[in-house]
Amino acid sequence: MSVGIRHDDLRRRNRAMVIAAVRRAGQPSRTEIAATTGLSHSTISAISSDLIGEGILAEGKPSEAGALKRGRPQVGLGLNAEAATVMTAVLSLNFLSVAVIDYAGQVISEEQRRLDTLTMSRDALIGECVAIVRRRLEDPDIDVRSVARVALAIQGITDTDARAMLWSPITPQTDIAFADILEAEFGIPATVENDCNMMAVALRWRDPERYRDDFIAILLSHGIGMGLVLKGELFTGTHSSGGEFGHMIHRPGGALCRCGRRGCVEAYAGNYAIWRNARQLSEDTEPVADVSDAQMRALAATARQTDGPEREAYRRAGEALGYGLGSLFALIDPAPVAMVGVSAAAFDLIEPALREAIAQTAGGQHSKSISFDTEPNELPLIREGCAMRALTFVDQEIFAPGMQAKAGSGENVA
Amino acid sequence: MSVGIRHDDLRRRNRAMVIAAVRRAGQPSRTEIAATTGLSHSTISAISSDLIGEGILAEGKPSEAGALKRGRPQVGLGLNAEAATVMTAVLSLNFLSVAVIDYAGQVISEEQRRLDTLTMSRDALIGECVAIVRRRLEDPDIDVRSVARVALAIQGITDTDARAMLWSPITPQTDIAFADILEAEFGIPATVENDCNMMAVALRWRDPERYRDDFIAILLSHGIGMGLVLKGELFTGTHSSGGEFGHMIHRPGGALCRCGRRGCVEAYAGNYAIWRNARQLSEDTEPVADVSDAQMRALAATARQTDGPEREAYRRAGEALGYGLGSLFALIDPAPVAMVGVSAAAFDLIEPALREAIAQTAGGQHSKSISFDTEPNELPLIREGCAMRALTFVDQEIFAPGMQAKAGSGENVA
DNA sequence: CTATTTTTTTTGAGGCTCGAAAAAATAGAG
DNA sequence: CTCTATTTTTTCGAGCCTCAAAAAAAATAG
Repeated sequence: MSVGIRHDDLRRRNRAMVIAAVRRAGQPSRTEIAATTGLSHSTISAISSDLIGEGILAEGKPSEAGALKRGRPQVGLGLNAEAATVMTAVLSLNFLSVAVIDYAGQVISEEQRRLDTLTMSRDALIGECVAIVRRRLEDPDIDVRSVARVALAIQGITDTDARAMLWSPITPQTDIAFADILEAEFGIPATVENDCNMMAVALRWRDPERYRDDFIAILLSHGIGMGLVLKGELFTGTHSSGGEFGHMIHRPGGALCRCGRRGCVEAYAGNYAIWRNARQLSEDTEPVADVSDAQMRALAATARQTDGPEREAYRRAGEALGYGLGSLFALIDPAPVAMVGVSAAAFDLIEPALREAIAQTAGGQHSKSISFDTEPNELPLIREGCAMRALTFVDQEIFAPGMQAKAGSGENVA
Repeated sequence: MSVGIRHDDLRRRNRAMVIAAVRRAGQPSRTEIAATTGLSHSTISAISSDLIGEGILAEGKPSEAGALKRGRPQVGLGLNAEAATVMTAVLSLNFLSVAVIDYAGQVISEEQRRLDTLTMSRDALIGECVAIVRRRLEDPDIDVRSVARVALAIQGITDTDARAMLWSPITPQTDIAFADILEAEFGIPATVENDCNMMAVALRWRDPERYRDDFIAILLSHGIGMGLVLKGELFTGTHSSGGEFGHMIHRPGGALCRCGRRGCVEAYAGNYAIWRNARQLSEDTEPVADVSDAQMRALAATARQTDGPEREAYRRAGEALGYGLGSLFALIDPAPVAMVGVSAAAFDLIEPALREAIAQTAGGQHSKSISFDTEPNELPLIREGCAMRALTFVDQEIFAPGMQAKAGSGENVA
């Protein structure tokens, strides 16, 4: 059972709530914070005064508001950009990118790098990650001591504790405890996140109107991934990052999937599957390692022009996605969907078959109300989500500490 | 965002925690409660003294412990059976059953009744439910004013607010707001729950060792239902009771399901589907309305004796369940499973094909670690879960009130 | 320059939890 | 039968926290 609430937890939680309110609203006044948190003005006044004293929040310039109202003008509270920094790293197929971000969310240093993830040794892969982080930390613009958290997003399956990559399509290596490795190397708390989960986090920050409490982010790329937010919380499996939508079974014993099994949704809707079908190859054909984005765009263009095997390939992808979503909707009820990745740009080719399939399923009852949005570029989303995740960690753990850790936070504050 | 914690919430939550600890442990001493809740002895002493004063808890007889230890003997705290009562109602195919249960969980009055749910009018169905509740309330053993909550479990889909039955296989009627109806009629707060969810709740109370934070209860009956507990919480859809495992798609365009669609898991594994396959009827054959438990048992007996169409029917059921579970495990990771209902008694016929199918899916990685338990009789489970749910409501809302409601609770206390 | 309006801070009261100490209740030893 | 050791439970004072109300601050309108 959940543990009792101690008296000191109260302040801790309410501090965290104030920080969260400021991060969400940007430059809210104390009065606005009181309204959104439901706490009294006196409490907000006390807490924000503490936070300003600790260098976590800072009062904004009064001119910004420019409100022409009568009465004492509101003074906006913002996050003190110098309170801390976080680091994000995104590891995807043949690509590694790292950024340092200040407490207010601005990028202050970044680096990107191509590598051959599929053939690299375990040590080389880990080495590259450690090295790129080290180089950023050595950037003269960066105060190493201010870096409070590293978040690494990986295409593939991570564990629930966000400590390790368990399996990934981008490398034959498995079970790499990146979090432990980075912490040991740099002494900075680290987590390992699933890329699609970070997409979902980012969507929520980008468009909280549309992506609020329940929505689905689906990555249509070489593989098929999913990030799921239910009841306002990121949904993960019980042991792993979970949400392996791409490996739900579409047709028992069907097309060969990259994972070695048969009939997965991905084996019909992943880039390699669309490619395979467009080439009219057998469903037993071993999936190719990579299809470039340019090739996929060319494929989509052909499909739009002529009613040939290319169009049929997209139709089958839509069907698999539709039945998969239908089964998913049987479990969680329909929700807004964001289609992300290169094949999202070909969603016009996918949607008709997808909707037709979904109408055949339990989710189809509300078929019309299911809305799709597309975003062809996944990388910025993943990076953004990663940044927000890391910053949120800092908010909660460093600046609203459970017990001690006050010392550490004090040091990090400029 | 979630709202700030007010100062008075603290006591309220900790009261609720103490009540929950007592309900879980049965007769814990104050010291034990302090240990499980993490609160200090002084706090527990203060809260339990309040609760005893309010007639919610009662000190147990010191003899019961019989501890031969030195020192002041622990005095067990138990729930005061007379503090309140709740009512459970279970509406399933052709069957309605109601019970009144005291605050400690003992049944004090009950009634069961056969009806023809499939052909009854809307008014008749509602009327029967209201009438059976009324008769129990008129039982001289029952103090009407003590009844604090009614929980109605229904086979079918309910809404997230637990106010209404949206759809059910047991009746052609839809969207019946039972909660509103019962509240208007009797002035007692009511909720409408999904039967399989209640099974899951009951399993958790019955065997918290095995069914703790993550597990699945699957009803193998005329239809296929599921109750899912994830991270210690009952999992429901975003709009409805959700978890319609039986209507995940096993084979696109496949066998005709009772829901009118094709290829659902249920269309292979529901009683009517097993029956249809055992009879070697076409997959397009309209599902029969009901197959008696006796008929199903006979079918299973035949399947065990001869390798004929009956055995094949169970094999196909296992295959559908296996692929369905595999897809589910792709989303939530594997967890212990309880198979409940008449076909759970035939699980020996189902299991081999089920395991074989699951091994073909993403969930199959941990195929060995997936364990199945069977319970052929669903009704007692549903009733038990319903009772615990209603009692938990009373615990939280009446005896650890948010704001006011103190008056109401005072009245109910004997 | 004063009255009005709105935001923010201050102040005092009331609650809550906690640790330490005291009280209560028993078993075992002599 | 008394005394001591032991364990559980209650009591008490200290320290925080939140809240409502009042006061202060800072601007506009007239």
